Amino acid sequence: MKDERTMKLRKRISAPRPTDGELEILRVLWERGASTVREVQDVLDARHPTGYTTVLKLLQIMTEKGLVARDERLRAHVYQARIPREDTERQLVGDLIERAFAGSASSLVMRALSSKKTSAEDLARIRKHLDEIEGGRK
Amino acid sequence: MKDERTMKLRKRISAPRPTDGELEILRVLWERGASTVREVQDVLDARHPTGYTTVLKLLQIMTEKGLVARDERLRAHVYQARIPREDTERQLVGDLIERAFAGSASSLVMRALSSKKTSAEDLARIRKHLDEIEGGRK
DNA sequence: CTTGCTCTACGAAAAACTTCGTACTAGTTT
DNA sequence: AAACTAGTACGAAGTTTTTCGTAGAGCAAG
Repeated sequence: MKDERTMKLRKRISAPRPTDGELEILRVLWERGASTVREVQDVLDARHPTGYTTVLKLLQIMTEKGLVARDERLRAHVYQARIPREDTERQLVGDLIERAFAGSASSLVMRALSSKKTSAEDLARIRKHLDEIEGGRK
Repeated sequence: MKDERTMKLRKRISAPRPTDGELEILRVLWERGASTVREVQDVLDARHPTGYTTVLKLLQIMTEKGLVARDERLRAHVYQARIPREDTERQLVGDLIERAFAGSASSLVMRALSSKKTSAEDLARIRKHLDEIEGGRK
């Protein structure tokens, strides 16, 4: 019974998390930088069979949603992520913290550390990060 | 063009992550313990309007999927999560690490810490956790 | 016994995602 | 120019997820 305009607006304000397919494409764009459909498809297809028009369609939808920008000057349009990788990562992590960890970032962190064995270097890196956070706090 | 049996099997082997709706229900069951549809619905409805049959249907589907166990001895069936909270948390975090952080748990951890301001106590708790991990490693 | 309350079962609609086929366009090659 | 190649656009089908309406069963008063 909700006003349609309200819904669309809400979606634009707080972007819904990207879908699995969208995220896969975003990752390629973040790594490669601006790319054509063909280039994205090559990468994706190597990981698991993915048709050309499938990637094209998804990129078209993502353009509508504002997830990517399209440069149409060349015959083969060039796509580019419009949202920085860091922002999306924060969004996804924050979303999971809310949905599964009742808002507790530290719970998620501890679970993450117990879910994968982390190298000594990575642990050290995390410690350093903790120092920086606490340092800036005091 | 994939074999249907193969697909269903794959799904049963490596459980797909619970959907948003399923996770909401699981959280109630983890908190409250075994509950009736009505009890779950009361909790969910308080958070955001949720119809009774909506919850019922979801619980029925979750029973089929093996996410919950149903005790039919009483007239109002009693549902119970079949998967420990920790396992699901690990699954969700692990999945996100793969999908968004290219398998790097430490990347996710750092992003989590930068996405929400974490209290000093929580930071200390994380440090302690790191000590334990490294302690057990050496 | 009939009315009313609280359940379960089930179908089905609506939305979101994913995938693909077909049609069309514009250069390139022969 | 005709055939070939490599694109885009778009519709549509299949799947999954969410939501809800309706029917019917069991039981407890009145």
